[in-house]
Amino acid sequence: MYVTIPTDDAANVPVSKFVGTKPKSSQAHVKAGSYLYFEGDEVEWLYVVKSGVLRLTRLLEDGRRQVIAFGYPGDVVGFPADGRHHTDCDVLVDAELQPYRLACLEGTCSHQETHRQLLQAALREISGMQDHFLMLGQKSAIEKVASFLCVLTDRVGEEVGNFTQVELPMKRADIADFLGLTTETVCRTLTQIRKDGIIAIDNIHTIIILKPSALLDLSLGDDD
Amino acid sequence: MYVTIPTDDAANVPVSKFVGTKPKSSQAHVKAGSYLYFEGDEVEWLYVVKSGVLRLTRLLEDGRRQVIAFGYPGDVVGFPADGRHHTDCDVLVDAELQPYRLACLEGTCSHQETHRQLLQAALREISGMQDHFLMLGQKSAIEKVASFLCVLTDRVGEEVGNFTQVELPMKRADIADFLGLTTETVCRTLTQIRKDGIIAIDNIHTIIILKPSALLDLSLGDDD
DNA sequence: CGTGGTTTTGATAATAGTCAACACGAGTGG
DNA sequence: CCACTCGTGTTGACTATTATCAAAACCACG
Repeated sequence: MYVTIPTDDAANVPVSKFVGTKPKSSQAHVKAGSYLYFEGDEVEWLYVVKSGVLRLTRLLEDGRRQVIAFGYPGDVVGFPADGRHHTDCDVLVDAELQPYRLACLEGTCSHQETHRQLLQAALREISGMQDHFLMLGQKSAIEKVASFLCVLTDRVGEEVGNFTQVELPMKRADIADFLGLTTETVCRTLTQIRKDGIIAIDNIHTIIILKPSALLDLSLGDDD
Repeated sequence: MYVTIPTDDAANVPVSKFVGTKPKSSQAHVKAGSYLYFEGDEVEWLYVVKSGVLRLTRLLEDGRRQVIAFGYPGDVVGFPADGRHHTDCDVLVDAELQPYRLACLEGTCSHQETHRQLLQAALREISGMQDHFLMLGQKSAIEKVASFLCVLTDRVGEEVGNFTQVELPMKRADIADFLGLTTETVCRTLTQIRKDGIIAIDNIHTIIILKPSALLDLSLGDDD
């Protein structure tokens, strides 16, 4: 999952064609805390996330870390370059994965429709990353955090009473490294949005969206 | 072109397989200032850059702009998502392009080897963008500018006397919007690196790398 | 009920942005 | 050939945002 341009209209977010396309058989269950692969590993499989949440990270020698993406249901992870993984990938929330052989992406396996879908997923990945560039390069802290909440709300928000609720299974530090901020800034920004009455923080990992349109405005840099 | 992790060893940068693979026929010449496509256009062609420089940009409603990438020889531009372009693309330096039908990427054209190469280019694109995330999210202004110069030096540096020289055909504002900085910060940072004796600015668009290893150190956040 | 990791808040500092002035250079027309 | 102008680049002064460092609060877990 990347932070794309948030939208008011949850209906127009095209859920990946991969959601619910395959039978239960041959799915992999992975536990929170386990790693799927490391940077430099040879790529044998791509994974379509069916449930759970993954985390893709990349490290700099001096310890700085970028969270490249979170893998939510419908996302595909594991795209290789020159046959190797270029991120680490671990599991934040117990997940079910649908593995596909690398050959399926490359078109040298039997199932042509799978090849087509994996290719389309790769192209969507490029587009999503381009949107995320805009966010990393141009947006302020509050716009980043608001955008992040908007996108998560669209993707995995649950209706609870009159409001939409979002789980944040990752640590604040993960959000920070995803958005190019520090944990402290993420905290302060969440606090600010809470004090403005736009969200409520039910517990550390559960956010309730009180004013969706105000949050959207924040994410776009309107308001001020 | 994205800003990947710079490296001392220019030899290990894999030049795209596309450099020099096709006959002169069917190449397109495009003039500086012209546009190849706009965001939202339906995708018919992908282009392999043979010579010249392209610029891919994405706009926010309020006018903020992200330069997504510069298209240098060996790069492939025009990857679609849902059949449409998600950036604008214009020409900075007169360019020769090798167009390929979208069908070639999708594998529904005759030439299987072309399909394979375009797919590999898309996968390298994803990997390069991941590296660029690290840069946008984690690096300081001086690290960004130094990284940018390092990567350009590796890609298109020319030996002149004892030194390597790099052309910067784009405006300072383009560099700024590519790195997530302001023009002023790009200027000041270049000035600082120049005053440190690491580069010389021959003219606005021509940089001479006086101390490549010092520049590399800067780009990695060593030094300090 | 401690303990360790995480989150939050506060005080302060540093980095990068903003706004404004000036410099430079290419192209134009007197 | 020399002002003049316009777009771009550079520098300076100041401000704002975000990072850093430190302390306290919170929570999960043994």
